[in-house]
Amino acid sequence: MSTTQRKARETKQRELQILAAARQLLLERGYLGLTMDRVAEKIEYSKGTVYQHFGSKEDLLAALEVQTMDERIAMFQRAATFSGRPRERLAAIGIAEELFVQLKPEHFRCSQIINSGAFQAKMDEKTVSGIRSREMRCSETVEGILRDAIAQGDLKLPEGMGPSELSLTLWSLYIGFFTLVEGSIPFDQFGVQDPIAMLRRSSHLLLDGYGFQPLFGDWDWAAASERILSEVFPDEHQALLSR
Amino acid sequence: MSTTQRKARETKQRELQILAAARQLLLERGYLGLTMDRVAEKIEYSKGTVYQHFGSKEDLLAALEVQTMDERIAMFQRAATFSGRPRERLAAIGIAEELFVQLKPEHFRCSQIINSGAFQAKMDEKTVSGIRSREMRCSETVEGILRDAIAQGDLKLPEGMGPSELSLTLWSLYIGFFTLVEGSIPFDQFGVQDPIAMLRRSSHLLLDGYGFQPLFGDWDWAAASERILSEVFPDEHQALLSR
Amino acid sequence: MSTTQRKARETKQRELQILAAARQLLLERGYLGLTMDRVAEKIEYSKGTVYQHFGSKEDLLAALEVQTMDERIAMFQRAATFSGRPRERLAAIGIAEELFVQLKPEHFRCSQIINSGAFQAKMDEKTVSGIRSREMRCSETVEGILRDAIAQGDLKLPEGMGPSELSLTLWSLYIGFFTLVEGSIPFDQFGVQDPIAMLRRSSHLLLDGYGFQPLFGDWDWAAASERILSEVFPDEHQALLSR
Amino acid sequence: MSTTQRKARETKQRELQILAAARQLLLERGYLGLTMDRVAEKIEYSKGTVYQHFGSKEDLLAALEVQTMDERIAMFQRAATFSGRPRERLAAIGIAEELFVQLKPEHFRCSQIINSGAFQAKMDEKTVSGIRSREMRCSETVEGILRDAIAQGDLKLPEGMGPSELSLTLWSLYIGFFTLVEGSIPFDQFGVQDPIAMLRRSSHLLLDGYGFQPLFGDWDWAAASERILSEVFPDEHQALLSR
DNA sequence: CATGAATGAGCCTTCATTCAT
DNA sequence: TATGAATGAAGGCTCATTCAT
Repeated sequence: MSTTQRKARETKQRELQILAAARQLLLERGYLGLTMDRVAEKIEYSKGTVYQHFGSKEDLLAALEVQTMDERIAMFQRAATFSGRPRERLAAIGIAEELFVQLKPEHFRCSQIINSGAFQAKMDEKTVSGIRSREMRCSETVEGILRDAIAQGDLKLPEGMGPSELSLTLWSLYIGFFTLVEGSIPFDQFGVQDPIAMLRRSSHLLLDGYGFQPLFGDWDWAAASERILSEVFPDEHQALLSR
Repeated sequence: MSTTQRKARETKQRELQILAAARQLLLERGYLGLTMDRVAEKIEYSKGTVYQHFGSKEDLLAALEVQTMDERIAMFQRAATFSGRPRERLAAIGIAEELFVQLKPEHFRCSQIINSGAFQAKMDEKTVSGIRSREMRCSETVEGILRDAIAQGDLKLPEGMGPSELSLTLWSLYIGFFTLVEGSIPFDQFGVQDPIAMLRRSSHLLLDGYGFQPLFGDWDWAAASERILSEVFPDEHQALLSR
Repeated sequence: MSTTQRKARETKQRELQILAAARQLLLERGYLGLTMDRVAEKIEYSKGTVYQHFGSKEDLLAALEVQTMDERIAMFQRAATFSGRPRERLAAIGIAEELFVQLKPEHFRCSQIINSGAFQAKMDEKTVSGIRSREMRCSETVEGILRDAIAQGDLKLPEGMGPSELSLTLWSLYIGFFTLVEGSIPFDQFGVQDPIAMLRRSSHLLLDGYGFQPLFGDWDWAAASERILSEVFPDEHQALLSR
Repeated sequence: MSTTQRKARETKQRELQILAAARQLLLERGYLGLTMDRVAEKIEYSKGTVYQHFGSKEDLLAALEVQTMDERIAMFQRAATFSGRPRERLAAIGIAEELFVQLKPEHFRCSQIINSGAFQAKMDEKTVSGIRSREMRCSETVEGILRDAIAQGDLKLPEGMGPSELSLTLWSLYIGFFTLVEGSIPFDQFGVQDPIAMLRRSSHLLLDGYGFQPLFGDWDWAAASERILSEVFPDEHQALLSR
């Protein structure tokens, strides 16, 4: 019945509202500043209503993280479809993450807070594993590309080193980088005008270190990036430019 | 007067006790589990006494971070004294950080919690700048080495890129790496048996990417590491081995 | 009209369902565990529907008590019809109460909770008097028997003492007894294997104390009890045996 | 030190205040009307202070029950010291309970609420066993007297019946009686002007039924009661008269 | 009639901070 | 200087009840 459908839509809508309000509060006022009362106030509904959607503050936080991971996964999967040499597809993933963090810094920041372990977050096992499995899907997307690269002879990993290791290394670099960027580190005072360019160069040089073909100097990476942006993330690119 | 001295010593001693108790609580029970009552109970003094040393919970947290940075600075400065080629001295810094995080994981973890921005930590400006300046000293130690490398011709940075950028890149990699390690990421399930070895290789390959001499393949880095450990961090090395 | 009748029947049916659900919740989870949400969930109807039958939680509790009293009254009235000497008919009432509490312990327990005064139950006057009048009918049934006994010369009460007093005394004994039994008192640890036998003996000896004829030792009370069970409560007896 | 002593005294004093306030609220407004806020308001201290004495609402309720049982035990033990024949000492226990309930009806009522099982009271095991053991001490006091009676030949219980059974029977009668009295049963409307006299007569006739010597008719029980009141409970008796 | 989303008062509990002793 | 009782604001959460659909 259409009534039922409309109700379901409204419910979903309300949930999104709540998540948005919670995310903003988490961002602006921290974990302690995110209270159920304030969420209710922000969405202009009562506290009881919030609790009808999320049974506890923990639930709400977990839902926030799930939402973030789902958006990231969507970006990664689109990136992986880029048609080009594996290292280009990997670059596309990097660009996906760049865009994600730049367009939705709230997601990255909230994620960090939630994962900071600062509150002994007692999410139930099921919720945690839901999040873990999403993280896995991200890793696997990267590893799939690395395996393609190895299969095609573009990448030859050192003895005893698997694709996961390179994936984790890149993950480390990106996480660390955005932690600093979104933290209070004043990159410009360090003489870095364009942090994203720095990140791209760093990861390229790192991949060069691993001998991942084609090397940074052997390819027109500027053109590749342009293609990735225009072919895979046209809207996101646009959104970023028009800010 | 000797009485005065003794008092000062006792005061210092008490403060260290408080910091240790707070750090343990922060680590084991999270930000919310760190309460002034529990700190007082742990040190077997009253809450009032705690407040005589740290005027607020924020003060206490800030002091924790300052302590961490001071210990890191000490490690870094010792590392920088290593006599060898610049890239070796840089490797020494890397080893310093490894040792620091491995021997005192509490420091790293607490630091992350405090910096997670989860609590809109309202430290006063003075405290914040004290912490910032300590971070600067760490960066500067690294940058000094990089400048030496450039001066000696071991490193030639790309056009328009300063030493800070490489420093920040390395910092990103290390932060990201330890965030994952100290987080719940199961490295072994990713096929990585020795995460520290992975970190060393990654940073070496990154430096190779920048053409920092001597390259990873051109030098006996295993021997260099051994020398660093035995000459600069004999005690820490010993402590690590005997665990 | 038959439609009207069916509707009335359905309404009655629904009400019984609600009462049963409420009783179970009250029993298993206490007053605080009895919530309108849970009742609705249990009967698989919505909360609104529950409210259509019982205007408030108080109403529901009152209805529970009324139901209990009505069932007790029915049992008592059947007991009173037993043909025999007054003391036998009184014994029949005792047996009625035994059966009632044993077969429907929920009723007794819920009744106790409702009457415990634990919630300042603000039932309206009308409801309360409805319950009071039902209690009266129980007393009167007993008193009627006592008056018969006096009239027939089987009982001679002390100067200044009316039948009500003996009725209240018996009531006290039974209530107290079942309160202990249904409470956590471990009768077996007190060396009492068959509490019901203890209750029967106690009340008989009490009646003996009042000189109520025929005395405990002068009559075959075992046989009398058998007759009562088989003539007045054959079904209940059967139900009890087959457990 | 005297300071320490004074503090301890004040603490004790505060606890008694809290218990008194809680008891009054429980009595006047029921379980749901007893809130930590109201307790705090009543004693004119803050809620935090209440929590410094009783860690939870459950704790507070448990303490209330312990207090009640301790007062009852004290009364029972004094009663048991009465020098006279066992049945007189048993009568003294009965009088102790009468006085207790009459002088401190709050205790009886609160006890009933707490024990009503209306709230799935989740007291921890230790607390519960503390209360259980206190109940035991009351029973044992009665059973001791019964054993003395048997030893002296004043009481001869039927085959297979132990003193506990008689003790439980009396306990039932008293509990049931006071439940009715303290409930809303209008004894006067039942023609009972002096309920306590009714209780005494009932228990005497019950004991007569058991053949407990000296029988109700063979002894000057009015005089015995007088002696008990004046010798064992002079103050309580006085207090009762002057109301 | 049935539904169930929305409400919001109110409860229990925690904890940083103060201050009289 | 040490103590710890007292404070009270604030937070997470529940639930009886209402009412638009």
